[in-house]
Amino acid sequence: MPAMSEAPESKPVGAGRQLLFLREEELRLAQDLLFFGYRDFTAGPDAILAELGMGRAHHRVLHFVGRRPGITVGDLLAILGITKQSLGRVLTPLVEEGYVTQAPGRNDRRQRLLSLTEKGEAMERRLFERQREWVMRAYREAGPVAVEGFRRVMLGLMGAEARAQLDRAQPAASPASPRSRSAA
Amino acid sequence: MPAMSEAPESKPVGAGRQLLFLREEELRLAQDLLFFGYRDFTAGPDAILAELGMGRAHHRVLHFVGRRPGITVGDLLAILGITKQSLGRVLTPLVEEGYVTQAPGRNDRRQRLLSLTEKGEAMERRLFERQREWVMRAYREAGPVAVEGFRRVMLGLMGAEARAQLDRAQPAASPASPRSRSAA
DNA sequence: AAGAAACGTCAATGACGCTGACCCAAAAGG
DNA sequence: CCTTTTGGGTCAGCGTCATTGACGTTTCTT
Repeated sequence: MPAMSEAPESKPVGAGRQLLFLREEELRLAQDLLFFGYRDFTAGPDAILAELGMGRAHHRVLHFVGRRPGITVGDLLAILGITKQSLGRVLTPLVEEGYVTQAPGRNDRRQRLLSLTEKGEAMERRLFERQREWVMRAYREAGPVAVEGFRRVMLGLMGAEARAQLDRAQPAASPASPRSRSAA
Repeated sequence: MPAMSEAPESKPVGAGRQLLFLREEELRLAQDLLFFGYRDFTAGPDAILAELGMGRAHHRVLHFVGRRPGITVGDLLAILGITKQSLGRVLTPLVEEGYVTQAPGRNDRRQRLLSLTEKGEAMERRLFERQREWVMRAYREAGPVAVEGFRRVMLGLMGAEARAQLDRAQPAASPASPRSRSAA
């Protein structure tokens, strides 16, 4: 384990060992950062949601439906990576309370295409604004280069499958360039 | 920042509005990245833990106790940000099954100083190794500069309180340089 | 007409978090 | 010395989020 305390002052530890130690500490730091960072990242919306008797799962539905209006239930399930039953427990109330609408697909009438109502959009926006401030602060403090690095690492942290889902979740932004490899 | 082509349909959007849109998209992307990234980041350990009838909460305890051997229950509670009861439900079994030991504090005998047993260290290490590979891959793909940026943004995503907790959670590494600007 | 697909739903289970209410033992302080 | 505070534990009950398994319905496909 972390033998630490070893060589704060240039001891002849093997370079390999030292590197290994650094790597380990670096990676443990990454664990900490992700734990605390993700927790605090979600804290804002969570507070709002709690007041409304909703949870993080509701937010995710609002978020992804907002991002892809007209998404099918199946696609949403694939993106969220949860089961039909789990989604149902959260989606049904959202529909009943008028946050989300269901419309039969024009090609396939078995489908229930999901979209946000005005009320749903307002809710999503409120949650988004809270998180927006938080992320903006972090982005500003870190600077553009750091932000690009952050994106690259987070993308690497995602599985290949999630990366594909992300693309699907991207609203068809700029036609030609799905990637903005700028900034690097 | 990602200049992302022009306006898809050359509308006379004001520059300010365009910038606003870009920011919004950027921030929504951050939401996606954090959601997918964190999920997949935890997926590896989760799978191992599930086999052993444990969950993410157990991992966190093993992680932070491993990082600060001899930590008090109170400090652990502060770091995790959960209640005594919630911790108890996870800590008690870990002690009973021999992953964690409790020792009375030498100064204050009311305290139960927590440490990992050998079994606990082995378990933690196993979980760590799984996550290590995953993060290493992301770090390698992204490169050192990106890693440093990632750290800066994640740190910014943490609340001030969490940042203090992080410092407390840091084993007294290299005294002078809390940052290793070299990275990867 | 048969089968598969898209969606919904009932029922039970488990992990993880919370509040409230107590309890004990040890430390602190008048 | 005696009371209060603090560190820790525990019982009971609640809510969210996710799971599996088993059906049922409508609609598309072959």
